[in-house]
Amino acid sequence: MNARTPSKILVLPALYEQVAERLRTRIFAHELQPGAWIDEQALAVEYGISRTPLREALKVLAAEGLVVLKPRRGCYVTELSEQDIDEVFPVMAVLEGKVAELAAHRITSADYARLAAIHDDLEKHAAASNADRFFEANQRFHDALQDIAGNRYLAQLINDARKVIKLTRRDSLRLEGRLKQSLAEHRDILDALRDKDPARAQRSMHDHLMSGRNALARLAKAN
Amino acid sequence: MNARTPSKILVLPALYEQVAERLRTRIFAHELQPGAWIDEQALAVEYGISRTPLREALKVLAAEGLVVLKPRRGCYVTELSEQDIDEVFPVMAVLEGKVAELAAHRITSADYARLAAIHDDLEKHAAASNADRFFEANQRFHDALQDIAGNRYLAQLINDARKVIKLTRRDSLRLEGRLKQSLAEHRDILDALRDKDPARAQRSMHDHLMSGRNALARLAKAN
DNA sequence: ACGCATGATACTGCATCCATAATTATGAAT
DNA sequence: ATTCATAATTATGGATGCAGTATCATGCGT
Repeated sequence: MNARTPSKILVLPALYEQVAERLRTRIFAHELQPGAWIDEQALAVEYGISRTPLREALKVLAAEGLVVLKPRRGCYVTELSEQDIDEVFPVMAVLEGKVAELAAHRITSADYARLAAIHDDLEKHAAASNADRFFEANQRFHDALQDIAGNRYLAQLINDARKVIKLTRRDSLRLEGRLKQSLAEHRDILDALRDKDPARAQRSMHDHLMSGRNALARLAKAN
Repeated sequence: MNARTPSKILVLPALYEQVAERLRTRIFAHELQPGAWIDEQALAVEYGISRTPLREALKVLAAEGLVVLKPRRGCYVTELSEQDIDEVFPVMAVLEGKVAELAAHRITSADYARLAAIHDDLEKHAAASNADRFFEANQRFHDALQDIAGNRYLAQLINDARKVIKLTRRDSLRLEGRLKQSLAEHRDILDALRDKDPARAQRSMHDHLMSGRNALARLAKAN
C-alpha cells in the first residue's frame, strides 16, 4: 500500500519514476509554466529516452494533478484557478489539523524536543527574514509532525495536496509580516502539543493553514 | 484541474482509461483478489490490445492505490492490512465531516428535499433488510451531499479513499443491526443539515464513518 | 536426501515503428 | 482582403520487437 518498501533502497527506481521526478522538479521551478504544453518528443530527446516511459510518467503526474491529459491533444501543466485554490486549502487545513490532533495524542517528550529544535530554526530564519530557509524549516516541522501522527495515508494525501499548491507561483512567506505571523501560529501549535491538547492542536493547525491561504489571497491582490 | 471536461461527452475516453475502469470493476468484484499478480500479457490478449495501454492503466491504478507496482517484479492487487484500514477510515471521517460541514453552510430547501427523499429510500431498504439497495441509496446520499458542499477537490479525495476501502472484502452493512444503526446516524446528519448546524453536521458525519469502521472491525472478529 | 549452483524460461521495461487524428499552411473563391 | 476548403505536416496513441533480469527447474556436489 505505501510507497516505501524496505528493499527499495537496493532497487533503483523505474525509469518512468525518475522521469516523473525530473518533471516535478521542473514544474515546481516553474520552468514548465502552468498551461504550458509538454512536448513529448522534445523531452524524450532531451532525456535520451523513448516516449514510452515519458508517457507513463505523465500518467503518474496526471494522477497527482500536476498535469492534465487532453485526449488526442497532448499534455499540459495544470493551471490553478482561484476557485481551485479555495477548494484545496480548506481540505489541506482539515488534513493537517488531523495530523496535529493525532500528534498531540501520541507525542513523547523526545518528539517534543525535536519539534522545539525545529521551531528554534524557524525563529532564527524569521529573525533574519530568510524566507527560503524558513520555508525549508517549515517543511521539516510539518514532516516531523506527520511522523509523530503516524498515519501514512494521511501523510500521503497531504503531500499530494502540497504538490498541487506548489503549482502556484505565489509565495505567501514573502508577504510583509507573514513570516512573523506564521511563526506565532507555529508557537501556538507547539504549545498545544506540549500540553497534549488534541483539540487545540487541531484548531491551531487548521487556522494556520487557512491563514496561509489568506496571505496568498492578499498577495494576489497586491500584484 | 478536475477530470470532467464539458467536451468530454463527445470524445471517447482514451483506451488506457477504459482499461483502468474495467480493471477497477474486476478488482472491486474481487475477481482480482488482493495480493493477486496481474498478468499483463494475458490481460492484453483477453482485451485484444497491446501491453502499452494496459501498462499505462496500471500506472493510474497504482496512483489510486488499488495496485502496487514492484519494479521488475510486476503488478499486484493491493492488500489492505488492518493497520491500513485504521489509517484510511479516520481520514475518510475527517473528509466526509468537512463535506457535511460545508453542505450545512450552503444547503437550500430544495437540496434538503432531495436528501430527505433519498433518506426515505434508505428507510425503506432498511425496513426490508436489503443491504444491496441500502448501500446504493447510501452512496447516492453521500454523493448528493458532496454536490451540495461544492468542493470538487474534497470530493475527489473521498472517492479515491472509497475505492481503497472497497478493496476490503467485508461489508459492514451485512452485520446484524448495522442497517438500523446506520439509518439512525443518517437521521442525525439530516437533522443537523435541516437546522443548518455545520458543527453538528460535521460531528455526526465523522462519527457515522467511524461507526462504520467499528462495524467492519466487529465483522472481522466474527469471521 | 538436501542444499546449492547453473541453465532454461518467462516476464518486465524500454525502444522503435505505424496508423490516425489534429493542427497548420496553402490556395481558391467570393 | 477575408473566409472557407483542402492538403501537408506534426503529434498522439497503440502495436510490435528486443534486451535484461527475475523466477523456476534441473542437475551436481556434499
